[in-house]
Order: sequence, then structure tokens, then C-alpha cells
Amino acid sequence: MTQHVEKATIFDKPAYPASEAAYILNLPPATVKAWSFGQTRRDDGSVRFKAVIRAADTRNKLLSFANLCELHVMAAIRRVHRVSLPKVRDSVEYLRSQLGVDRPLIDRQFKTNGIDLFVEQASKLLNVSRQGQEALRGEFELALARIERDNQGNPIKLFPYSRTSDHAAEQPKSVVIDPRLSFGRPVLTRSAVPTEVIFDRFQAGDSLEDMALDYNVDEKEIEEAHRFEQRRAG
DNA sequence: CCTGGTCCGTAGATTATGAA
DNA sequence: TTCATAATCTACGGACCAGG
Repeated sequence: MTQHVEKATIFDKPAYPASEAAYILNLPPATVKAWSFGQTRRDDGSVRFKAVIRAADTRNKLLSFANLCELHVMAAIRRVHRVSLPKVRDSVEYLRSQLGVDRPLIDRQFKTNGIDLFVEQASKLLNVSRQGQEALRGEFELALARIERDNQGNPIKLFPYSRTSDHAAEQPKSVVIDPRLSFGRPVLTRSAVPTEVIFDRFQAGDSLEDMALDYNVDEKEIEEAHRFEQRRAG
């Protein structure tokens, strides 16, 4: 194998167990596991489901920040029904070879010509209607808008969806995942306070208003952090 | 021959169970 | 507790059949 040595940045470092990723991305834990590490069935050990992304550490079952971003985009695809996973996998594989990159879903090229390639390929493989294509494109764009990049185009921040019910379009970016802050745990965008701290203080009886004053942020943001953290329990 | 409808197999997601 | 594996549920897609 001619595996070139990749410079291990904090963005590629294995840091998140599947359960943690699931809570951040608001996906069922089992789904994250299946997409990241694949799924087997039966005693004969036959592999039924191949992993869709390439996890940072398959041995210890850990995901990197980059993986988190990939799953985030995958989830966007999943929001548009009618797309079957084997075909999605094929399309991703196709992109990987066409663009010549390892992680097509979060590569900078994806935003420019990758989406077109993917949607084109996907509509050939699946029979996605005209309408479906537009929906798919829309979800991609919304998802990508929540990933911030440096000037080389590498993802450095992820603003996860904090609500499930609302339309994806105008969700606030009050909470951010940034590997350089608090070891990549979710924090308030404007003050870098871990959402976990907000939650704990709320449980202890502190008001949203007080915390907003303490951290010098809008009360809405505290509320959003709390909302985000609440999902962990349920 | 073509179209509509139902059935069935399979893949993916979820839940349950057991071990560490 | 938490995590992994196994079992179960569900929904999509293809195949087959019947009626027009």
C-alpha cells in the first residue's frame, strides 16, 4: 500500500465516539455507527453494510472533526428521501475518483462543481425527479453553509443544527464545533463557553438572563445552547 | 402489448440484549 | 454505566400477474 503520510492536524484527529457525534449532529447513534464503521449481520460474518465515510480510527471507533462534517453533509442527503444508501455510496465513490480527493463531501471543490457532478450522477443512478434534484441541491447548499473554512478551503468550524423541527434554512449559528476550542466540544459561538456549562448551570437553577449577562451574549444564544444540550438526555 | 397493482426480497435503521 | 453485536422492524424497489 502506498499510503502517503498525512500530516495529522487536530481536524483529522480521532476525538469523537459515535454516541458523541450522534448527539452533536442530532442523528440516531446506531445510524452514525452504521455510516461510519459499517454493519455486519449473522454468524457467517457476511458484511451487509459498508461504511459510507472513512472514519479516522476504525480500530477504536473514533471519529475526527472532518468525519463530523462529512456526516453532517450525509445527513443532509438523507433528508431528501428516495435516495438509497448504496447509490449514495456509489455516487460518493464516483466523486472521489472524479475530483481525485479523499473526502469529496467536504472538499472545497464540492461546493463549486462537486454538487453538480453528484446531483447529475445521482439522478442517473437513482431515478430522482427534477424536483428531487432541486431539493437535493438545496439541502447540500444549506449544509455546506454551516461549515466554515480557512483560506485553503479546509473545514475548521461546524455549526450543527440545533433544532429538528424547524426549517433548516434559517437556524441560528449560536453553537459551534471548533477543534481549537474546548477540545472540539460544542461551545457558544460568541463566547466559547461550552454548552454543557450552560446546561449544568441551568439545572442548578441559574436563569438564562443571568448567564447572558455573565457571558456577555444575547439571551437567545443561551437559550439555543440549552436547547442544543437538552437533546443529549432525550 | 401496455398499465396498474400486489407481493416479496433485501437493505437500512432501530431497538434489545449482553458483556466489560 | 457504556458500547458492540444481534435481532427485529420498516420501507423501497423490482418482479410478477391480471385486466384492459
